[in-house]
Amino acid sequence: MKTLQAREGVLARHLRRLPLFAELDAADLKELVCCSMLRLHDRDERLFEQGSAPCELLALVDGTVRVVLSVSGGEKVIHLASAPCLLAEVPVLMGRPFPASAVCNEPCTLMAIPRQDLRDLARRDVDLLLRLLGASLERLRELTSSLASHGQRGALSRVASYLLGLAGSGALVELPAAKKDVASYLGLTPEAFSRALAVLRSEGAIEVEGQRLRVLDRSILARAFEPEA
Amino acid sequence: MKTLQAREGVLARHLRRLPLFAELDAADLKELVCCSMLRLHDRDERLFEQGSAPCELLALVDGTVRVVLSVSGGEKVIHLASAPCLLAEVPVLMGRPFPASAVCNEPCTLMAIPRQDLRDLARRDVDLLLRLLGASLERLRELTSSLASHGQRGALSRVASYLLGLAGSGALVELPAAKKDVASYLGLTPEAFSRALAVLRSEGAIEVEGQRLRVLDRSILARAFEPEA
DNA sequence: CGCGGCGTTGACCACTCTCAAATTTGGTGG
DNA sequence: CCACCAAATTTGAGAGTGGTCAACGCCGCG
Repeated sequence: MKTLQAREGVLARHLRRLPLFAELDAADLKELVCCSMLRLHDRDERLFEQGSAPCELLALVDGTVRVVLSVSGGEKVIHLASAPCLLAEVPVLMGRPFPASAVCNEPCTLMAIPRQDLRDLARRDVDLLLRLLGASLERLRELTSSLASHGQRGALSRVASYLLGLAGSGALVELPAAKKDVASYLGLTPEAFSRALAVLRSEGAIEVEGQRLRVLDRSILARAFEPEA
Repeated sequence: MKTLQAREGVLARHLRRLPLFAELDAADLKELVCCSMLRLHDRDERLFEQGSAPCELLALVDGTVRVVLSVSGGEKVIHLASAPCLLAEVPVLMGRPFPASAVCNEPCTLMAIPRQDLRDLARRDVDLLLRLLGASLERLRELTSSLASHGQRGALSRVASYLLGLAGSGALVELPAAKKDVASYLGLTPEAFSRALAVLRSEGAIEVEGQRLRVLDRSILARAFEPEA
């Protein structure tokens, strides 16, 4: 972990890229920025621990982070975060223990905002609180859909649907983490994930090249997603 | 569905039992109450639908409700709510579509509060918003732990841990829904759930009598929960 | 250059799901 | 109050899937 020097303007620009702060008063923004720090974290460095109390809000400026839950005999990935985004906004604001831990997937640039400053601002700005509730709702939606897909269907189906989601309208997909972590996120063992990719590859649906893949035939993916008819 | 007549005092008392409204100003409370209605819903009646827009906040005054997600080929239970509690507070306040549907497990008494009134109140009362964020955080915590347990371990383990959680310090447990719905909540088929209970019964860990059960030996449940050593 | 972790593949197996049928429960209508 | 029907629950048997264990190649890092 290394602390960087950065001008206020740079920090402010980073915050502006986040929906939560995009429409903030210039004065309020400046206040947030003036006490914040920019840091560089190494791969596999842990940003916060499940159960510990938050003391600052972390904004992921560059890099990707995995959010994991400690379970008997290992860790389960419940979220893969890519910059730019905030980490654990709600627990930090409420001062409640982190429900999960966060680990860098690669060298990451983070901005740390003292909890007190965020709290003061939130007490003043109802719209900010409402946006926070919105963000919380998004997270809830994400988790429920994740929960729904876990119980359901085979590994192939989950992998296919995940790839379709990642691809969006394009054809090139970059996995947001190592395969073993994506596997965990999907509720699979690395072996099962690898096998699922192998099947899709053998059917001509995708090409795989390390963490990058290309969607060759959406219809095959869609069919794997809905093996019922 | 039948609308009931009720005095303001009765309605106010119902709201006071909810953490969200427990410390509300008497004046604000009265305002909420005056436009609200008390209703009786039948078993299997649907309170709201996944994807539709909320128009009122529902407070479950009596009975139990299951919150389900529509998935290909059926429904998955993601939450079992028992009175007294609120349903979908955050989506209602934000005016966003419901992320899931709600169905009565039995005849239920509900109180319906117009969305506009809640919204007006929330804009005025920062503490109410903060309590809402807290509630949202609780829900998040619940979903994540649910998610973590789903991928993990065998059916026995999940059932045992669920029963221990329900039992708390006591020995008598009442399932908050029909077994098939509890099974779905735990990510199991009804058959698998039934078998798990049968095993625990044959080991002398529990007694089963319809929806009521008694914990005879916590240590056996705890051992089933952690088959590793 | 060598070590260690990741990714892949194969073999095996425990587990849960599926399908089917018997039994019980609960509710309805006569 | 009783008979009946539908749904829930239980039990059984079997098939399929993903987990586990093990071995191997590869890449990145020290």
